[in-house]
Amino acid sequence: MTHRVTFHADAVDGQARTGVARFADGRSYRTPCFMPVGTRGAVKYLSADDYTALGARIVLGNTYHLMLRPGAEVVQSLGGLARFSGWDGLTLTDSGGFQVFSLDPVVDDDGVTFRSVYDGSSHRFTPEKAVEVQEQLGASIAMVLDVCPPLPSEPDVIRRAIERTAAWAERARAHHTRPDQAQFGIVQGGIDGALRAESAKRTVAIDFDGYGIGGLSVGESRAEMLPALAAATAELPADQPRYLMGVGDPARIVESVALGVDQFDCVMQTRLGRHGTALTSTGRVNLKRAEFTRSDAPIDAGCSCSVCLRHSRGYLRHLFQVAEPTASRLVSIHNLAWTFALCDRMADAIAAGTFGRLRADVLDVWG
RNA sequence: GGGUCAGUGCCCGAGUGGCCAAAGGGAGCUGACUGUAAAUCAGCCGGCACAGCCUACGGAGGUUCGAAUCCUUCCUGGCCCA
Repeated sequence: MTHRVTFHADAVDGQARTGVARFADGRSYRTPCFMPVGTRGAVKYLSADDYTALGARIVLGNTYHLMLRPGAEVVQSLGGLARFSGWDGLTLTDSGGFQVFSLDPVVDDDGVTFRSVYDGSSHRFTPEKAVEVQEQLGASIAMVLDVCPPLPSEPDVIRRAIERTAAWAERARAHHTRPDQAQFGIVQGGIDGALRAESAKRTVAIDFDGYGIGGLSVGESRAEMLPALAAATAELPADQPRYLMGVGDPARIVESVALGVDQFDCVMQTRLGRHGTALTSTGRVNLKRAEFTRSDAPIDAGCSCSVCLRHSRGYLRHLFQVAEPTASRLVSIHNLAWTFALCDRMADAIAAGTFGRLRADVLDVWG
């Protein structure tokens, strides 16, 4: 079957790879790729101009949130998610599977029943409905509806999650019709390598355009996560993108790229930034700390983002002190820029065959 | 000048004889945040030689076993009457 996205590696270093994922229409994104999260049609505190200036290639949206507000038909009638949000780049919609984890809805074999976080109303969601809503939203990549259990969970819970996720994946694949939209399956399986491998094989057998690896960074340690991730990536086809869902701390990103992951999304960059914590070459820095009151230094001396070129820690600390929204905005921008730069450094290192050293350097600070 | 109400920790403010270092906010300090129910959440927040002691509820004095709470007086502010 012809895939709507194909991945071509330009360079490989161990299992780490850098390359291009290309859509049928010619649009593409380089990997490793970090995708900012714009749950409700906007990355919090930012606008499409900002993502463009930052060099983002793909921005996420969330099916559950957008179907409730403003409604998928509204987004569709306003041109689809990208046009609706004024964004010229690629988009990806998460299915609502993560909300199965975070909102604790009633789950049965056929689907899930959610309560709206906006007005409390009840909504029935099935794998087919998730496909239909996402076709209306019109993102470049649609994710299947999956079951994302928290960790730790009992083995039977994980087992049931991969069974349902697999069954739902088949239904979702069969229901998908939009030719200009890629569809990714999702691997589950907790931290059990065998279950991960099984889930990956079954998902690959359905033949998606790309593969998400979900249900990680939901409570387990990095040491528990990585073997499970390795078991999954080992089963995924080399010529299709691999997306580790929801993971964004530098240590896990680098370790995951080392295991062959191509792309990530995470709210951490923007949430931390919004709350005053910056990602830097020396680790996390809480800019609200009193010690920065008179600091003329930028967030990160080694960073060339627009915020670091212009603003001091002292200024940012002040903006947080007086609750100016610009504080949240600026540090969100920096954290995204910093993460994009990390992706560039990884790509360069893989191309140069020095990924191992970069990985060690990152783990030195973030491990 | 007379009357009346008020003065509480950095700020606002509750408390009106013991369970009061004193509710609750705010500010301040620190931490958390990983497919966003998150401009959110948690802890600390008089001092010290810290199971105790010291200082503290406008000042001073008094009543009482015991006072932020009662009495006297002074200071300061609001309002009312001259």
